[in-house]
Amino acid sequence: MAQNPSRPHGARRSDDRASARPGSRSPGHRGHRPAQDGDARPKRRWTSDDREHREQRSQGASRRPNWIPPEERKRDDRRGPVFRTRGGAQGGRDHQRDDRVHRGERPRGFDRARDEHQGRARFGAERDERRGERRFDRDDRRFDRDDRPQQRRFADRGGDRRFDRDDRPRRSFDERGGDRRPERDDRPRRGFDDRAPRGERRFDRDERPQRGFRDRDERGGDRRPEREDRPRRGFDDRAPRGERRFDRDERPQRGFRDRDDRAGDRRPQREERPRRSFDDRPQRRDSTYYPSTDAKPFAPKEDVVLDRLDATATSAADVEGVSFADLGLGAGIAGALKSMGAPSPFPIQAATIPDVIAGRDVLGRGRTGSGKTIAFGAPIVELLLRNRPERRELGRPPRALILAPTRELAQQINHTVMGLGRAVGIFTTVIVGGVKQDSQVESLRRGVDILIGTPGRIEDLVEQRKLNLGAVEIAVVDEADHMCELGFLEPVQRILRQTRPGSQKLLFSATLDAEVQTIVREFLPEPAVHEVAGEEQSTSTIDHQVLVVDRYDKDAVLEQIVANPGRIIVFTRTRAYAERLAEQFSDAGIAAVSLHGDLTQAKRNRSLEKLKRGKVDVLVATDVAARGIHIDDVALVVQADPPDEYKTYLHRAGRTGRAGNAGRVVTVIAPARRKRTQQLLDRAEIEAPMIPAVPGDDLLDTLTTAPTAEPAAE
DNA sequence: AAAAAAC
Repeated sequence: MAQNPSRPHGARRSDDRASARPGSRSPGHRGHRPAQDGDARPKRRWTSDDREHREQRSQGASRRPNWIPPEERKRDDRRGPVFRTRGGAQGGRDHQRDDRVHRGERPRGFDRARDEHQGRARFGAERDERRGERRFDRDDRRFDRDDRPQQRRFADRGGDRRFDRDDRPRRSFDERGGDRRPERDDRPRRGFDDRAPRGERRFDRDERPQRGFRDRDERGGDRRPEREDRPRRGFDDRAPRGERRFDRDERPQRGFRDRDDRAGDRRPQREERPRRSFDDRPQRRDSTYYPSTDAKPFAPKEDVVLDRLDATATSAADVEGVSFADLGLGAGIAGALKSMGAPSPFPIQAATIPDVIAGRDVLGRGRTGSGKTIAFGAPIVELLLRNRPERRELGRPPRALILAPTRELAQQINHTVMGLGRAVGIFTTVIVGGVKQDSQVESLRRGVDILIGTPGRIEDLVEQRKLNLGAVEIAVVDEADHMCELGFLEPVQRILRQTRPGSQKLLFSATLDAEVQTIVREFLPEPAVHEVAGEEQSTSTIDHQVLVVDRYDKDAVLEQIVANPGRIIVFTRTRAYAERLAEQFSDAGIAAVSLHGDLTQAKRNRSLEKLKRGKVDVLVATDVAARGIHIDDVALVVQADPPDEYKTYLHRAGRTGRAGNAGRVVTVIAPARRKRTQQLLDRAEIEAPMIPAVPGDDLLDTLTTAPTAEPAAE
């Protein structure tokens, strides 16, 4: 989901750039480097020397995964020597110490390179130079690495790369603002009458044996609908789903779910709820068709697009001329928003803010990059402000809580909300794992108004009685559908149960679907449901392609892809592969870092920071970075492994093309995967050509350069 | 089967 529409950062960044100086500004800082223009050089890629150090550094730290997917095993063998070297007798602490030393001695010119890179030079002529350098590196390394065939091929190809990046003007901030409104009011809005009465779906949850989460643990099992021996799925659950299949085509665009049977497993709906239906598909009506016996034919092996939530749609037109003040936000907050680069509300914000301020429970769905963080962050600050106690007491318990699925996302949300709160004297803090508790406990002790964090550490502190959630009046679950998946659901429930009884709850996600119903049922008695009109994929500013690549060519193709200019995020299915790819790219002279759960939090932060600051252009990540993380100007998202479910596709893809900017997504698949991928795309309602590719294809060199067509609606 | 989330 999209926290910060890129404007806040974008706006500021260009200013910073103008005065950008290498290193720290304060002479006392250890990173201080006086500005001297003598050594100005374009951004450089890692030299073989840097790489060597890097390799050494990683030796001690890198953990050999105990499980490697079959398709990767082969590769590992091929790279045997590399792994052996690392895993060998010299791995270990020595190298970790080494690590620290080398880290201090960042390659000279690195910072400068970054600054230039971030500055106007980013898409400028220096690129060519940088390219040259990169190629050079590559050639360079050929000597010591001729054991890697694909590299050779690649190096030879360097010459014909194009550098037409320059003609793509960097978007100015204001342009972006304009861009931002992807909305089209001409889109047939969903009529209320379309909605099948909820009453039809009678699922009596209660008689359903409580599903063991253990089962779910082997997700594999669960996901494999083909098992018809599953006793636990209620037929009733399945029926609608099966039915849905027939109408898939005419289904209005966004499906929310592809989590195959997960859906079914998740307790669907209780009809006793007067609440609005979760489904608005007209076909639903016929749901008298309850093929209670035909579990098998449906074998929802593909996705079950979970019921859509029945929502009130807000379009850009509805928001025209509306200001944050109109929505009920005070001048202080509106001012803060403005200074953060959000002068006027986005549709999702306009839709949810009034309801949140009115104290209602809210379900909000807005596509990636549409500004959801502010949609809940701003009204929360407003509410707390309105009922502010006479004085801020030391150690006052938090009155608002925001839950996020990853630490990075929690940090990011905090960044935004803190910006809003600070303007009016509302304090926030982040409570996440992976770092010491001390400072967190300390800020709690001082007293905080809004708590933002991940479930684990929050529960931890609660158990230690260092955190009391009893005063929480508003709780938000960001990426709510994800937070309702196995492993997250229960902690989230436990946490929400500790909030003040009757406290207000908000659920947000770009792919909000009925997966959240368990939470909704328990915590949101009568929620307002909001979404934004005109968000079907066809209006997206993201261009999608699928590259069909032979397994043996995959790494070479990926390497060629990431050699493109511009910021690139590569997603992998496993941590090990993320690590390996990042290394491969680095070895090839393309500065890349990894981001996944096997890294220490410090490294995770560092990796993300490096990408944000332009120290590297390539981030290889697992799905830890799939949701919510905002990075400016990601030119390309590469899916080195196709996602399992369409929601994951949408979230990964959403790292680019934020706030109406153009973006591109390239998914690399094996030939055998075509059919499955097509199904997934269909579910996501994304149209993407399937293009066979082999290393060396020109196509692979222009993935970030060929401008993406903007949809007419923009 | 993977990934994320506490120590």
